[in-house]
Amino acid sequence: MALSSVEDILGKLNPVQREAVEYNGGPILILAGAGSGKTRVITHKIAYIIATRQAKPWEILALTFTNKAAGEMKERIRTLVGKGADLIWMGTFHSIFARILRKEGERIGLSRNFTIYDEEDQQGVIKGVMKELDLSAQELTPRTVRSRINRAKDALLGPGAYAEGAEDFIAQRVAQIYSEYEKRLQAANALDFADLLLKPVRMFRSHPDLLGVYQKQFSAILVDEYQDTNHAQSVLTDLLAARHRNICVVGDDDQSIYSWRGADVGNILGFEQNYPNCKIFRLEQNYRSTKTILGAAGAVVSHNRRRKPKTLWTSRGDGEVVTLMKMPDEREEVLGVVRKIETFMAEDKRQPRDFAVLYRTNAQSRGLEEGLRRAGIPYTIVGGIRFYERREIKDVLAYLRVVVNPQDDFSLLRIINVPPRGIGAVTLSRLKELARQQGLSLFGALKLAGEEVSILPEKRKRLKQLNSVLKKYGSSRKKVSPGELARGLLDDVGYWEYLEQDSTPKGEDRVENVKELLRGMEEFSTLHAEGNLEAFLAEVSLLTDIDSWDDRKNGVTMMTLHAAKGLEFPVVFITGLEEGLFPLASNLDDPAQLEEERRLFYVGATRAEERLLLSCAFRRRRFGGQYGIPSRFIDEVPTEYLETEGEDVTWGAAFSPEDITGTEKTYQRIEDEYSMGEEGDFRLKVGQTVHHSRFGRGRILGKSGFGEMTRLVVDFEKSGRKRLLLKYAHLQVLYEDEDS
DNA sequence: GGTGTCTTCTTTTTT
DNA sequence: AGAAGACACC
Repeated sequence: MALSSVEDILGKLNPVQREAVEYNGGPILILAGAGSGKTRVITHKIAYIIATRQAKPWEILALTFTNKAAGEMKERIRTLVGKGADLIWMGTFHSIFARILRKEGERIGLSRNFTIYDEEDQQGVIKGVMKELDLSAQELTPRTVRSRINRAKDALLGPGAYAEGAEDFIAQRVAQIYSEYEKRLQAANALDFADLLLKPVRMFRSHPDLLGVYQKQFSAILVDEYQDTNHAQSVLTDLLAARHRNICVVGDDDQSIYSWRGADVGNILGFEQNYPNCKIFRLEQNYRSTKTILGAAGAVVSHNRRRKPKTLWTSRGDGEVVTLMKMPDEREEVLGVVRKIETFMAEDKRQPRDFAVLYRTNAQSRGLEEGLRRAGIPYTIVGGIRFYERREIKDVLAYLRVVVNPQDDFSLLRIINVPPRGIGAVTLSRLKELARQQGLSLFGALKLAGEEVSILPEKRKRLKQLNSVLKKYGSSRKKVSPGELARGLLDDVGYWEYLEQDSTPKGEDRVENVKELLRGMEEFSTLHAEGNLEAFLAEVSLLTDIDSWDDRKNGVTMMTLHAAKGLEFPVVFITGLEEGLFPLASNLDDPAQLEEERRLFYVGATRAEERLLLSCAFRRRRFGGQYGIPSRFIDEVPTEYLETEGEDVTWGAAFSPEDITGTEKTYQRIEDEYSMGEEGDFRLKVGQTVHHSRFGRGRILGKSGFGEMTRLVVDFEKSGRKRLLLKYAHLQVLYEDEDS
């Protein structure tokens, strides 16, 4: 391959892009609007740095948010500078710092074979802690605890610091759980995602000599999607850049959509203050979309108050208007999308791969999937239930984790009775007790279980068997390939027979999935010569669904708006544009969150190159049936860009009496359900007759709380008294129909 | 200790 | 609507 000259590298850039690539005078902030050639600038900048010998490839640190983005960038750099590209430190924040931790973590008491817990594992540990500490999960779910802990970690707060700032009761409890959670992770030699960032910060701060080594090495640091960095990430890059001060961050505050995960737009907005001598480049020419699409997207996002004003422009033509499809219900919405796809394929010679159908929540993919399948249009779904999150896959991975890291109690717990070997709660508690007494991990206790008198002889035998299998593979793991090892292990424990017991399609899927996993492991070994089991597990736990999305496959792509960031398609549908769904109900009250929803719309709309279609349904079945009001974002699209198909539908007092089950008297449903919010509350007075989809008709006896947390006591005619949370009850107010 | 049924709870987005 | 947990029965 002929390598590019410096002029080749610069030649394909517009003046601003070129300036940004050539600039070599310290910190750089590149504000890159959607479709402005951001990736091109980063890749060309890196190529330029290498070609002009500002730095060696291995002195460059380039951080992204998905493996896919990193892989694609590496590929593009390779075409510019050749194989040197492979030596660049390029990857996601999490994978790069996991790698550094594996190498250096012993300094902070971390052994190389640590396990990475995903959020499900994390939540499992938290659940266990909460059970043991007997902190009721009523107003404090493991889920909220998890997110609080993660948020704390993202902000670099350990359990101690968090406890100090814990003012209210809930936070104090979280602090307690957090502290115990940390102990367990440490004992299990495990790290969660947030630890992969927090631990390196700690390590670098406590070992300046080590920090010095990396500071010296990374003479050029580049960060993609800087608007999505959290505090820990910005601290990390600041630490590493402190010596050379050669840091280049790229991002777009309008595309900040991960604040719920701890991302802080303040990082990009405050970069100038943080690096006062920084040079700012603005990429405002969009190469992707038509004027219409850009105008529509820009008009919507301009409703946000907290943003840097900017004007994206394009030399492209107006193109087609944005189409809005107003549909009576979600079924019709799906049919509408399908019909459009068929029309465009027939008339405009579009391929299935030209289309993306975007939605706010994964749950919406079901209906769409069904519609496309019926129409015989090939498709791929990105996201949803991810491969590595399937139960059977996690089971197998748990076995492998224990083999690699015997201290991993949580994983051992997962598989100790899978397949069933007669180990129930009693035996388990004896085993745990044994571990506690001896100060051992669960695996340590398992070794002794064969001689433990408090455990039933029969169980002892089974535990002994399990122990010997795990031991066998633990000692052979360095000699055989990951795939081979897994195959043997699964044979030995009888996992296949266990899966095959279930002969339903679902069970067959499971077998297929595990086979697929084994294939993946074998492929991994051929790809990475040094690919041992540790490496495989490490990689697998940091994989996301978008990473495995194959854009060469010719199918319609379905995914959430979040997953679509960074991608582009000729035709884009944004579906489910209804108040409460997009923007999502829980983000409706908080202006900051609402602005984030709006940015999400902006991100979705700017994925489109030629055509953008919006759709909303006036009735959407979100269990029980809720009615849709078109999203405010639709109103924010200037009418000159918009062409509407379909009509407004008012569902209301149009239900026939038969719709209400088991009532001998005729009642009429009123326009809406009073599932949440204040507006409906006034009708929900004590004494009011209401209808519940399951319990039928009843009378309100009592009411407490307010807003979403309103609790009701209802006396149902058929099923008696029930306590209900208004938020979930979906009650309908019944009025006596005078005419009957 | 396993299995089946009933009840309760959950619905955001994901490295 | 569907999953996970609780509970009861085997």
